[in-house]
Amino acid sequence: MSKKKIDTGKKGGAKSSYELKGRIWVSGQEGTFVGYGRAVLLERIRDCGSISGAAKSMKMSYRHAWRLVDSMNRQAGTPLVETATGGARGGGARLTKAGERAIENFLRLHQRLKEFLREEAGNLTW
Amino acid sequence: MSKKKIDTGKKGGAKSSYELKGRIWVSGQEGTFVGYGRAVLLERIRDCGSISGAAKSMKMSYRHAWRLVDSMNRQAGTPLVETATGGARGGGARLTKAGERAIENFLRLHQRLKEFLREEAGNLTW
DNA sequence: GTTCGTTATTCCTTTTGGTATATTACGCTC
DNA sequence: GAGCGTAATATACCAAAAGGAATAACGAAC
Repeated sequence: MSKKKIDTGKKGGAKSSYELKGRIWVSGQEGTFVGYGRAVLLERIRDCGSISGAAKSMKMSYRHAWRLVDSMNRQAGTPLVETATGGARGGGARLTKAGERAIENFLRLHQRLKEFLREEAGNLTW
Repeated sequence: MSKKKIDTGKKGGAKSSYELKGRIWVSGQEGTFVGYGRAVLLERIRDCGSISGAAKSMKMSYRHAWRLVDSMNRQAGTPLVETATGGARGGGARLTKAGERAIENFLRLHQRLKEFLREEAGNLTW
């Protein structure tokens, strides 16, 4: 065990091969309500106009994307995504006001986390 | 979909059924180096004097605990846990100075994260 | 040299989270 | 009403992570 000597400059305090990582999410009645992946998915839905397009653009299966949307809609008091089936282009999905707000709110939070991690990483003597 | 109306007091800004959660970890060459679970495991090893005792106290399989220790030792420049096989009480494990420091450093970080989450949750209008 | 508790390691099974695929429903356009 | 692209949903499959159990190695105490 521990045969390898890998790292250098561990006590300089400046450079280290370690990295401080983290994630945050808003949890609701059934676990995660909004997290980074879900926020990005909402953005893609807004831009693509459909769940399937959004999923494809993220290399995510439609099934998975649909479940995430369903989970968010069920947990939000008011749906974040409105869908239409059938119709001109087969249907589609678009964000509600609440959906727009969710993106905005979460991404701001996510930004703050990034700042937090950057600051704390700077203090690390590791 | 979204048949249920669950929440009340969503715009009061004070009370909400949502909760802001998060986790952080220090990542190394092979993914996670130290996270909360690993830090607690180190504490238990320090207190129990063995990996098996620590695992049992956390209702974790020995196999899993051993792998975590192995992963930490391999990624740290200097091992965090020293083990002995055979001997008076069958062997055991104890923390190195680096192991003690790892606990201390990470738990301080973890504490800061908790403060961060508390503050940010307070700002949530969600 | 036997006993004992722990480390170290292997094999098998279960769980879990995802993809892939297929089917049905839908509603506008033509 | 036929065709289309999408939503909605079920089933099957796959792979990584974890658990459980079993085994060997070890070394002090007796």
